[in-house]
Order: sequence, then structure tokens, then C-alpha cells
Amino acid sequence: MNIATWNVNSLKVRLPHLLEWLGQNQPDIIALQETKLVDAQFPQEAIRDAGYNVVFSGQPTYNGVALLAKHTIDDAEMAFPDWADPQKRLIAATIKGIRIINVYVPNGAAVDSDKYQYKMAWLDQLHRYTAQQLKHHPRLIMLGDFNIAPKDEDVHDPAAWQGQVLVSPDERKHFFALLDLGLQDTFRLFDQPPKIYSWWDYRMLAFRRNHGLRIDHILASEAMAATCQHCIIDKAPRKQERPSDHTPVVAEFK
DNA sequence: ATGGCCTCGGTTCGAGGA
Repeated sequence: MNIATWNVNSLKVRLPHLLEWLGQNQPDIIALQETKLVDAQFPQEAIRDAGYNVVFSGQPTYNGVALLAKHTIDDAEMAFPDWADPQKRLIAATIKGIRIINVYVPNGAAVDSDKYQYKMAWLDQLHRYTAQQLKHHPRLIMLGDFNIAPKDEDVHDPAAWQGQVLVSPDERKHFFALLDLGLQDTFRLFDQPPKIYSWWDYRMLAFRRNHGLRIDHILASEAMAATCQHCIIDKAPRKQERPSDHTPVVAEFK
């Protein structure tokens, strides 16, 4: 079973890219972030025609998440159950007995900003929610755009980025607190080449120079990690015309 | 990384992303 995540940075613009990638890769499940569509404009038919069931939670202009699966999607939750968040950044559902939690963690703007405080509060809620979900769902996958590069090896130039948003110690503490609940970073379960990233700035020829960060992740509970066969980051879509600035991450499970 | 782009909404510029 292949499970993928991709921040598409506007599903309206990237629908052709998505359909092409689904056709070529046929993941069983894919989590999307930054759909940037209100629900009335979500391209349900095109996705169903591609062979996927879908649930989504969108808003005007910003954010928006969706879960696509070849199998039935049950017990969908469109937000944290007990914390009112005006931004659509979380969608969870059960697919083939696996609890799938798709997250679009806030960017945080800059470490001294209100948006950073919101990111910290959001990560607190995510920790709480994850602890509760793990009690009921030993088979659990949490994936998406975490907007956190966990370690310096996930950053093209750690010295230049030191202390900045996406790599700051407090953000990393939140990331490892999720792992401490019993989740594993599937990408790091395996030997990987150095300098593998999932996002590159549109500016400064960052992709060509491989000036990237690894901020999109697939985390697996112990029971799921034990069946994980590999985890790869697929750079191919980033080379296309009009690409998303993120690229898909895929993990295979037995 | 001095900055450099892309998307959206709504009118050709500001907000937000990362």
C-alpha cells in the first residue's frame, strides 16, 4: 500500500499535475495541502474519474486540505474536535483500518510574529489530538506539510537558516514531541542519500541549486512503521512547467 | 538569502507562503 502527501499550492492550478501524477504512481492514499479552494469549487468529478474517493475541507484563498483514497473513506473529521480553528488545516479519516491524519501546519512567518504564536498553539493542539487518536488507533499515519525541518541534515544551509522559522528550536521540539508519542519519521527509517528535500523556494534558482528544506513528512505509529518498506521523495513534479514549490513524499507499507 | 517567485482576490497591488 502506497501512501503519499503533496502540498499542491493551489489545486485549481495544479489539477493537471495531480491527475498526471496519480495516473503514473497510483497511490492508494494521498493527502493534499494548500488546495486554496472553497468546497463548492473542489474538482470532485475529475478526482472520482481518476479512481479516487475524496473528502476535503477548504476555505477561500488560503489553506485547504483533502484526502483521496482508492478505498472507502470512513469517520472523517474536518478539524480539531475541541479547538475552534478558523483555518482549514486538518482532515482525518479511517481508510482500510488505518487512521490517516493530514496536516497543514501553519508556516509561522517569523519567530517574533503573531503567526509564530499561532503555529505554536496549533502544534500544541496537534500533540493533544494525536495522543488521543493513538489511544483509539494503533494503526495511524500522520502526514502532510509540517513546515518544520527536523534536523540540520534536512536543511541545505543550516548556518544561514539557524534560528529562523521552519528550523527554530521550539518548532523542532514540537516535532520531536510528536515522535515521542510513538510516531516514526518514515523517511529516516531507511538509508537515504544526503541533501534530499521536499520544498524549494520559487526564487533564486533554489531548485536548480538544490537549496531546499525537508518539511513534508510521513509519520507512522509503531504498528505501521513495522510494515514500512521504503519512503521516497519524488522530485519529478518539481521539474515540470508551473510546478508546486513542494514535491510528493511517498511511503510504502506491506 | 541584500533580493530575486507564485497564487489569490480584485482590480494591476498587497497579503501570504516558506
